[in-house]
Amino acid sequence: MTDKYQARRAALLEEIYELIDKEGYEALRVRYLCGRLGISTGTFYHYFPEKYELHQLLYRRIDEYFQQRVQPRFTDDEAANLMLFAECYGEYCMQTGVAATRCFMALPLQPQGDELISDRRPISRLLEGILERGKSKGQFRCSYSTRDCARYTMVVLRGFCSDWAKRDGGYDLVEVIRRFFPISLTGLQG
Amino acid sequence: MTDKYQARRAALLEEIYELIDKEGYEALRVRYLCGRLGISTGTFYHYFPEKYELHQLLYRRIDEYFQQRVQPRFTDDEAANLMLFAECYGEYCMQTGVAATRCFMALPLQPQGDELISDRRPISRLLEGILERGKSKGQFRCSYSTRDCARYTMVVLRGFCSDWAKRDGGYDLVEVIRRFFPISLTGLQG
Amino acid sequence: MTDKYQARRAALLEEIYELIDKEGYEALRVRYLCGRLGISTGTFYHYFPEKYELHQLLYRRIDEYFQQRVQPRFTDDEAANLMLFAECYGEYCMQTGVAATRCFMALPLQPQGDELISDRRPISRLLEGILERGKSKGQFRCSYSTRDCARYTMVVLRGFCSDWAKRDGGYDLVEVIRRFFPISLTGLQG
Amino acid sequence: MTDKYQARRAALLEEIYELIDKEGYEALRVRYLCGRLGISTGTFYHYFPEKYELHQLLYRRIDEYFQQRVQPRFTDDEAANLMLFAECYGEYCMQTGVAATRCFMALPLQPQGDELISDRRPISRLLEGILERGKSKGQFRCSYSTRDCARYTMVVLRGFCSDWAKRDGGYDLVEVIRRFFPISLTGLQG
DNA sequence: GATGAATGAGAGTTCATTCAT
DNA sequence: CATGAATGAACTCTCATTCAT
Repeated sequence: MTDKYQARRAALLEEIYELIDKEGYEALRVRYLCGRLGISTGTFYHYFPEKYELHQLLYRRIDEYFQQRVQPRFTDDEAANLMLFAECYGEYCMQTGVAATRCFMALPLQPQGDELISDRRPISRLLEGILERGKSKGQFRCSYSTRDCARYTMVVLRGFCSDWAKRDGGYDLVEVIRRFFPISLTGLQG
Repeated sequence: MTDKYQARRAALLEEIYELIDKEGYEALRVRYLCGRLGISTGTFYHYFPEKYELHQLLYRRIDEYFQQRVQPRFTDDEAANLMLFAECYGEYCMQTGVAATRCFMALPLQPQGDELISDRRPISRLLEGILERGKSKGQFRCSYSTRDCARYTMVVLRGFCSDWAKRDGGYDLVEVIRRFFPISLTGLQG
Repeated sequence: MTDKYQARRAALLEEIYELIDKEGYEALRVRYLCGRLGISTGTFYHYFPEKYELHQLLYRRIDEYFQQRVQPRFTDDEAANLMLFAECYGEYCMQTGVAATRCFMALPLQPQGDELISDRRPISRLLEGILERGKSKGQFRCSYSTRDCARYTMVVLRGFCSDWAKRDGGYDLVEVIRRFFPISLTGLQG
Repeated sequence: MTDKYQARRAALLEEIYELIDKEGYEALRVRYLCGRLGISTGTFYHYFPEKYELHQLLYRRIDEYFQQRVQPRFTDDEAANLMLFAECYGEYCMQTGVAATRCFMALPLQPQGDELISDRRPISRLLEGILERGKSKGQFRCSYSTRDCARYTMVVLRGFCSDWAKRDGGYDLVEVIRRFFPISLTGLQG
């Protein structure tokens, strides 16, 4: 049954995320992973035909997180929404763990050049929505286009998260974002 | 003779930097490297006991670059100096190449937990100097401490460079920094 | 019920032959096979306890083909019969496909050393019948025994078919046999 | 030194041929091979970057054998030369062993479609030379072109050798060729 | 100083087969 | 009868590093 398959896959994935968190993606060897999961390599490949699939899923997950958990909390104040967006981005990284953050912040692009980091991903469109509405409400008055502002925001946020991962998660990322992201916010508000 | 040894090592290093630039650190196999260098693996290990040493040297290099090439160009205008700092950081990445940038922006932390990314590295002290003087000259009026401002600046700059590397160097990084860094500069000036 | 079992097995076999034809025996993975057949691996193993069984059946099939399709077309002219035999052998290979031909021409001997390539197989007895009658009718006057002539004929025919398979079926095998087998026929007629 | 490398490679190759003979090419696993050779897998790959190379070499070897050992024994009698050619082909197979013969008679073509079984290989040109001269001397009067005759001859010889390998080398191949090849010779002489 | 042959653990992945449901 | 999740030994090949020459 496909449902059963999907359920088992999802269950394994949860455990796998924890292990990626502890060990990192590249360092996580399939054999070791299977040992920790208590399954055979054959079973692993039954559910994840390629190791790389694990990596891809990290990207999809943040999209889901933002669509399901963050978006509903948006209000009419777009500056506040942007701040929430930033905080949640950090929160997600902290929940995901250092190693996984490192991996999905930093891993070289995949050969196929797929759309994983594309600006067209749901999370990017969410961000553009905030900025768009903010502009029309007069909350953001900087001269850059919505697209440019979104990209700048993502660049800065990824900068924060990378730093946090580089320093092995040795501080409270959300707090740092809450403290320093306003510098960027000021710039965006013009 | 130690001098001869050091000279040879430095000469090899120059060539190695170019290769890391082209191929990236991880993808650069020792055997291939030796082939391109026209030396045997034995000789390579004579000068660089571990491959990882090459990686460490990438960090030291940017310090030298900033001390020797950038600092002399500083003027009395600290905001201009900060802008120059940001542009040169991007310039350095573009010269260093995509793969090497990716590597030294993004690579997982060093096992030994050394001081490579430390805030005490020369490049950080250079940046703090700009901000320190800027504050006393009244050019930067934001409420954050010098250390905090420096760190925020580095976070943003690494964000820019990571993005560039993630997108395979598909645009002019210096131009993008020149265009968007002012958003952050505005925030820092308060 | 055994009859139902046999019927299903035969039906599956027909489809399997086509797939072996397209993909070859070795390259045909059980999982893929099952996918194409629309059955589960469990079901496959219910009907064919070992994959190797498929391979064995390829040999039995040519015997059936010659007994049911070729023999009825024999006439009184044994030289013509021999030519027909040769052409049909090629025709069978072309119908069976390159990969399957390769496989049943060339595959290493079966572990169990069974009688699959034995001179006692029906197809060999058919050939010997032609030569026997041809000798008594004075059509074949060469000095070799019937058994020897039959064996020589099979060697040559397998040579043709192997070559065709080696060249990936890049030419009309029947035409080539029709053109070149007479060289051998001449030798056999003495 | 390249000479040393080539010498070692050749020495290993000799041992490898014996093992291919015993075990066959496909069944000969690299690990097992290394175990028998007393070398590490790394060393194996140092000398033979791909396993497939072993297979390629089997083809080159027969070319060398014919050029160095057989050609010098040719005389003015081209029918005798053709007979010698056939016998030596069998002799080579017997020396090479059953499994290796099976392998190089029968293995499916390599993906790259290289020239291993090409009619342009030295051994083919040798054979064509015999037939060419035989024609001009009036020894071969059949109506087929030289190219066609050569190809027919190879088809027949490969038929003999395949049969021998299929029957696990259970008889004297050279003797069988000596006895039955004349049937084909008759056909070629027209 | 310089060489490069040798190492070997370890990588990701495959696939015929089993068996509880 | 039928399923398909589970198995795990086995596969080819990689590559940083060592060390006798």
